[in-house]
Amino acid sequence: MEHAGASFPPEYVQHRMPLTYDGEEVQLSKAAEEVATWYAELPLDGPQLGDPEWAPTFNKNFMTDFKKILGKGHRIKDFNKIDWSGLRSYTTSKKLVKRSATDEEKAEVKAEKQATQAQFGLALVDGHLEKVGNFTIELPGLFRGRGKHPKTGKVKQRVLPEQLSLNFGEEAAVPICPIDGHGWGAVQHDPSVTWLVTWRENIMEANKYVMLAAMSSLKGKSDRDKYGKASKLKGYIGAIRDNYRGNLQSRSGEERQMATAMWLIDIYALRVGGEKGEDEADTVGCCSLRVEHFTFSTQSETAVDLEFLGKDSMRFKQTIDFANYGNVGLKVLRNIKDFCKGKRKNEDVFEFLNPSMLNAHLQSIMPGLTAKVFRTYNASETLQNELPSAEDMRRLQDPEKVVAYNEANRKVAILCNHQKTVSAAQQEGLDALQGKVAMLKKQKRELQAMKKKIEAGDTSSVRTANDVALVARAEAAKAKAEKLRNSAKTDEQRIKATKATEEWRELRKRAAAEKFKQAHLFKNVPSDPKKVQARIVTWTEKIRKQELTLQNKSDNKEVALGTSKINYMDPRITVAWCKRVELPIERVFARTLRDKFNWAMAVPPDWRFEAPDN
DNA sequence: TTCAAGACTTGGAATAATTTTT
DNA sequence: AAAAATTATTCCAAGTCTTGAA
Repeated sequence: MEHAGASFPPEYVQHRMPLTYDGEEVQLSKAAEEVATWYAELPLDGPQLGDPEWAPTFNKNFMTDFKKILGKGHRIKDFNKIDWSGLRSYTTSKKLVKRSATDEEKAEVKAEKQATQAQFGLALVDGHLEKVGNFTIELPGLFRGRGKHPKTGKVKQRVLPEQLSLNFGEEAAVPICPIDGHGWGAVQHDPSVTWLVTWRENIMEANKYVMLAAMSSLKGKSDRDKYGKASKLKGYIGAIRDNYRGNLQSRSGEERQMATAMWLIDIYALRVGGEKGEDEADTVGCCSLRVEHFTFSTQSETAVDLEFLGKDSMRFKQTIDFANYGNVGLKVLRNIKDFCKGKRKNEDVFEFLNPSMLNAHLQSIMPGLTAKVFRTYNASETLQNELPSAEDMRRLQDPEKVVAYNEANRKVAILCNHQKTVSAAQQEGLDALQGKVAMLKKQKRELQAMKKKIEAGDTSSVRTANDVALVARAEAAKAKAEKLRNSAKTDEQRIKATKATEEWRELRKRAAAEKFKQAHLFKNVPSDPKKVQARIVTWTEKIRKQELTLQNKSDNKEVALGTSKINYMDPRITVAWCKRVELPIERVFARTLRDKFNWAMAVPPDWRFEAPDN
């Protein structure tokens, strides 16, 4: 294996803006300024500072590390005496400047990026040129662990070439370190690992790696093996289910716990749930579930709430009605109740289990089988079962086929609990749409009243459309903003121009809202009620359409389809289906996915996700 | 034989690019 | 033509599982 080593992020450039402390401006050293600037760049309503419960931890961790960088005896001691507003306005204005970059400037950045890609983005592996994935060493910054991470806010240090280990083939030439005056930490020749470069990050003391890209043949091969294993599980699943169903009433407590855990992993697609340390966020999976995560309902004998924070602190929250799973379900329920009985709420439900035991058990049934294979298998199986037949897709348009595909994809995403949080902008858009629907309905009622009035010959109280004064004002503001933008030379002028642009856009938005308010009105009162009737029909159709999109958006706002597409669903199921229903693959797999799954593109239309014959 | 370190996959958020709508 | 919406890509944290050291 031959490669160019790693690319490093640019060195920090000092801006010399002071930090206000206890009412006075303080000049910071270059290193301290860099750290302070990271803090100032954080959005106040973001997941770090916007969380009133955990922001104090962030600030405390930040301050501890910040003080270390300031040095002993520095006058800045108390976080609460720091006034960030000055530095913050500097960072926001810097963002504005960046946003106002000209096309030439953008092109320049792009060209630079491409040059780096050309230098570091390729590796020669066994005589083949392969793409490298993350060839740039991670940027320093403030650690942003997810959820209630005890180390959130700590300073993640800049990685120097001396901290890197590089891995090459025996015969490969070792590249020269790209940073003057520095050299590589270590060079090794280990063909048993796939990484090109590694280093240790200072927060969790975890190893980080530069590896080949997803589209490389090496990653492709291991991806193919993963789905091969999942399809092999399909051949064993009947026996495995018989096995754990049988063991639900075993005399051995360990066996009963194993069987119960297996049911949760198989039916609810839980992760196996390894042990976590004190210095990590408190999240769980199957083996680490605690009594407090189950709530036994007082309403129903068989319904139980299961709620916990899983990977990435994503909430799993479902009411499981075990009666829906027949006799097996009731046995599982009895076991769970039994395992929880007499324990404190923070005790483990499955105290006899851990992931290695569970995986060892699985390996004894099928070689190579581990808990995560169940997620891959169930995801792929679900996709295959949920995708509609070619017959049902006949004479549908491509967009409708895509909707059908996404529908199946969504079932998988829900099974795997793949979620996304609704951004403020997204929620705003949703609220706006809701407002729009309400407005359309109000307008329809007014049109109906208008029709009656015209039919009765009483048009005196019928409203007509009039010009919106705001429209002209918005136009004028736009002209002014464009003039500013074109004449802007200094950063200050650029910021002013960007602000002026934002102002006129706001004005135009208001103007559009005003116009929309009277979109249903006529310029002159029509004498023929049929004209009004026609508009009522139009409005009815508009309302129906908007309500449908609102419903769709609202239903899907928290479901992330991408994760299952990238990691869980055998791509050959998708490729074969696309061939059967005559949908171009690029409608469901974007460029990078087609590259990543290039090994799957040639399957025949009748390919099925099945257990191998032998 | 145990268990922590190491290696690799999976994951959502942030950001960039593209498409659709106005 | 520009803004909004949508989709794709990048980033790096956080899981799982295997391996290797004691």
